[in-house]
Amino acid sequence: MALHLYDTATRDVREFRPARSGTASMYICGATVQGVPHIGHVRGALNYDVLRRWLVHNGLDVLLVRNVTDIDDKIVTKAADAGRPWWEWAATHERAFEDAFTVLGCLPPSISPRATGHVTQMVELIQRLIDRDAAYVSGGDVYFSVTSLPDYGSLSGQRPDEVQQGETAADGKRDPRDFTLWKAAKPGEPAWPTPWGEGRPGWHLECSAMATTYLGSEFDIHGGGVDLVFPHHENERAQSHAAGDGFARYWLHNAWVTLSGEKMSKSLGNIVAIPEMLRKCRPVELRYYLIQPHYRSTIEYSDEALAEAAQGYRRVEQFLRRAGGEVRLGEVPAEFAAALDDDLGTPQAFAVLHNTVRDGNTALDAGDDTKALEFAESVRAMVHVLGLDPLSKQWQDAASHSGEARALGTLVDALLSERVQARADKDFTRADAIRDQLTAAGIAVEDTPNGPSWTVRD
RNA sequence: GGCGGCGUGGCCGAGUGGUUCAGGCAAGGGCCUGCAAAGCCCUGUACGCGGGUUCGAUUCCCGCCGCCGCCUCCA
Repeated sequence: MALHLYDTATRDVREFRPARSGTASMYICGATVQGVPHIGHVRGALNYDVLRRWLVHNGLDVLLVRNVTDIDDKIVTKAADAGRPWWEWAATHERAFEDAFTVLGCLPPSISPRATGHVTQMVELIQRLIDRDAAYVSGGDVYFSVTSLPDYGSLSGQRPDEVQQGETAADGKRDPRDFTLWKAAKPGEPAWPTPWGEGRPGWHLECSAMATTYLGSEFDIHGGGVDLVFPHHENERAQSHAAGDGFARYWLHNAWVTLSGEKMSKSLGNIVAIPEMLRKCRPVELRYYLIQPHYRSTIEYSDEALAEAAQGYRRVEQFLRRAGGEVRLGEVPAEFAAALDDDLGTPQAFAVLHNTVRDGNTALDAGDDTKALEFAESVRAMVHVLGLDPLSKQWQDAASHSGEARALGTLVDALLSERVQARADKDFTRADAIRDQLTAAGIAVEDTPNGPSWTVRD
């Protein structure tokens, strides 16, 4: 079965056929860098990272654009409140987002274009819209005329007559539903020169301009959170279609991470920021937690569920450790591929992963190392696609190569040697004392047929 | 008011018109172990409520209840 994806625009699961064979182009709405990232922000990025990895696994050359919206009302307002330059405020939070994406194992995008760097392209797009009578100048503002596009509202399922743009109904609008492409500058605000005067971009314009700049007038996948369906993506689509661009061919939207049943948002004060999360678990465990549920299902965050996920990941990790160090990347099972092909069915994919882990453990228990290795290679192929490969460079414990780690290893090994001797001598009191001592130090000891094994526990 | 989503066993979380319907975590029993740990095996008999369609519905239809989201910045 070929990859199928749920397309918001058509409201059904469609076979994914890239516009250009052998390639896939993705535009992901990244952050408006007005604050610190929380796990909801990161969830979306993770979902699209898995999709991207799956496309790559299937031999496609993927171009991934993840934008940074570094100019908008909130950035200007918040920076002013903090008494900092708007551009410093934006840059600071852009870095926080980048760090969060990186620490959770998102592959870097092909490019992370910033809105402020693409004013030229925005001006050009506005001009095309004006030329086609889809936009008009009013004072120093430029508005998009919603009535110029007959199927306006079709992406989000809104009826045009019911639609309201959140923006204040400015005086210059011909129709209250029209939205702003370009805002005239107010004194003291950041501004760029245009044929219509000094100003700054409206919210939706930058994505249309940047997507088509890098991916062409038509590209394959446009992704973002469900809240972006309307008005952001509806308006992006409108302005690009009105300009004559084919624009996105598949619209994907990921669901929320909620807290106590409510959407995480700064205004509710219920965000779980990334640095805070990483005190509770390892980054790879957070990644596991966030990508296991289906991307279109809401995740109701809880510490307990996160801990369960971490436990589940450790099971996989433990199996690969048991199977030995020389586990190559094998092939993913057909059921795993079928699961991901079915609208990125990660829950089913994880089920296949765990079934394979069990089969592998069973083989190990039976002493069939050859078979176990085959399962391990298959497991590794799956976790590789999911970005969860414990043997990958990303997740190799960085500290394991440090001087401290070597010193620790030497000491633990010495104690374990002593314990092996004690056990051989049937001095179990001594053997257990050593184990207790290590346990108290946060080191878990396991006896295996090949001798003792130890890991540092949280 | 317009549009949309959700309610599954102790918990998380899939899924399907029908004897055996994921997977994980936790729990109990067993195997293994000097004892553990890890691993493996077994056990739980669930689908918000009320109708309807059907030989049969958790799965389809209708109504209801509850929760949530978008329509205002938002991943």
